[in-house]
Amino acid sequence: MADVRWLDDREAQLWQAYRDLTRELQRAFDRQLERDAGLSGADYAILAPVSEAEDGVIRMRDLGRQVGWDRSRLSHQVKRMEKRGLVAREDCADDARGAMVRITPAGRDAIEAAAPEHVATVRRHFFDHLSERDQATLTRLFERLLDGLGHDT
Amino acid sequence: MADVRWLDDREAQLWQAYRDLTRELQRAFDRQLERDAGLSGADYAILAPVSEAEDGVIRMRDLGRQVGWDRSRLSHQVKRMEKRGLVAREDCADDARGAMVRITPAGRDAIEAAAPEHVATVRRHFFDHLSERDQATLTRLFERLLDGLGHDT
DNA sequence: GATGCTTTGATGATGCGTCAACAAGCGGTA
DNA sequence: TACCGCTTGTTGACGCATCATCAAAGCATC
Repeated sequence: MADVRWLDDREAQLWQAYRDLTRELQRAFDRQLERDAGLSGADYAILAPVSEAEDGVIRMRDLGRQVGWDRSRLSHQVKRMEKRGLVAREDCADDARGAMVRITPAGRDAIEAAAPEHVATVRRHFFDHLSERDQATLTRLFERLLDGLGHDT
Repeated sequence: MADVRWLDDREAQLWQAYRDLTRELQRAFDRQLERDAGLSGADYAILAPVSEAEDGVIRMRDLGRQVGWDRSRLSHQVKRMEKRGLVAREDCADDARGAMVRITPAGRDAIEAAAPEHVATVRRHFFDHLSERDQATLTRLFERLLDGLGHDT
């Protein structure tokens, strides 16, 4: 433990930039969604896949896998969204344990109001500053890092 | 609005990788800190700069700027940490509006317990997968994106 | 030194995220 | 059939993050 290899100046600079960037991007997207459609980032993260699912219905389990959330977080979020009328919960025909989430007309209105400006914001803050080559590089590096996170220690 | 330029497949792939990566890295760091020192990511974000400040004391305002948080978030966080004995709040001599945050011995113990394994985790999940050239590229791109976020729209 | 604007910080309300605990149904097997 | 382990989903508690609001002090100008 005494022989810790601390971050040197260049490493610290990258690490700082990474944290600042993720924090500020998150902040920018959350504000935009809230402003343009009264949605939180979490609302959008759920509404997007549900709206694209077959018939606007998807099983909780599959939704959770798609967005990478655990069951608890998803359950809480869907409960809050149901209370606001963005989605409805239904029983699952195939599996009595299951639960389905269906997007409501109000939910569809909300995501359709939010999506164009959201994509525009993603472009303005992210893609517009990156050449095709930059984008390819980032994809390669991000996926390499993600791959490393999988086989954990 | 009808002429939205949606993300194409390659862009969507990068965007997905970015969101997955930030989410999973966050999760990995939070778990490690909690496990090794009973600290949240927010605790660590505050303790690190406070412990490095002159005499282990820093003004709330300056701390807030250093970590990029707003006043409210910082105030709530410091309050919780004070209750747990990690930091102490003191009056500011120069400016009667101000408040100082001082790290306690318990706070110093906690960060010293957490830091080595935290840095090791950052290396294992991030730097170890990136060549010097990769790191330089990421620094350049991240800072370019951050720069774009500054001059906002 | 009174007035008005800005800075600094605290607070309550509300939504988000995680953990531990729980309940109910599935599937395989004795 | 009865049992067992696994999967699926919910809940309550608690800490985190943001917003709106407030109060107090600094500071410039008159």
